[in-house]
Amino acid sequence: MRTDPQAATDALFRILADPTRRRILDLLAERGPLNVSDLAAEFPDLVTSGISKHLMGLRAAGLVHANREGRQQIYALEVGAMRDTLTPWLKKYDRFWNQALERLRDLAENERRQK
Amino acid sequence: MRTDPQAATDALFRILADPTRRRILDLLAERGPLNVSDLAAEFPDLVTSGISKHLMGLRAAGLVHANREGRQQIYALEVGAMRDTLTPWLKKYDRFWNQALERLRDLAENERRQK
DNA sequence: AAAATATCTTACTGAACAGTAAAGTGTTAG
DNA sequence: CTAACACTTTACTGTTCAGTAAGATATTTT
Repeated sequence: MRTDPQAATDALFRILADPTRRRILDLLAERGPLNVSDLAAEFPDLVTSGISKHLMGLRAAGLVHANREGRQQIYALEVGAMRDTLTPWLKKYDRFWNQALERLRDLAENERRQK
Repeated sequence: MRTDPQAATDALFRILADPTRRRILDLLAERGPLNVSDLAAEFPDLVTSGISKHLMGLRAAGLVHANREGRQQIYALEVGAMRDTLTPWLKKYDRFWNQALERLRDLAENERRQK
């Protein structure tokens, strides 16, 4: 039962849309696995339960995973899902990644369009 | 006056969060420059002014540009802004792109953490 | 000049969602 | 055993935002 790639893309971009969630991913990338309190300490304007909720979202999207250690939960980055979804998505645009080629293509298209 | 990279990232992910806008980008990538009516025809459930509003958003984010041609506006992909913002963002995670390396790192971190 | 066409703007509405407070669960320390 | 700690869940609230309808603007056709 593998999930629809369209649905996976929707879910991924939806979860990446929030700056706090992206910052959490950044922190886990920079500093390695962290518990909730350490993460929450990086967001003085937010309450801990808010961070927890974001972590639940990231977990549901498969972007992080947690290991209980005593009374703490150690969250770590899990980039597999991101890679699997983002790679094919980016591939659709890599033909355009080179701006020069894109401009040539646009010129050709406009040419053609003018009968 | 170049814009804050953090703000640029926020704006990009915000704009990419909507499935309709991503689909518009896809259509422009697959079929080349298109006018508003042709794009709108791909979204039978949406009204034309809705598509126009999405196009304004994409334009403001620098992801598309338009050339007037008579009474039509020909929209085309403009991936420069996306590349400039997405490349450094992805770079933060490419160290983790390889899942095997990630697992090793996690093991090491958990080891260290257990004093 | 008026009508038709193509697109954009504005004002509105409903739904999704981030953030909070408070209560709930699980684990360890006294 | 119970108090403290670490985190999660639930219910609520305000804001943001996609989608719509109606009107505005610009261009072309008749």
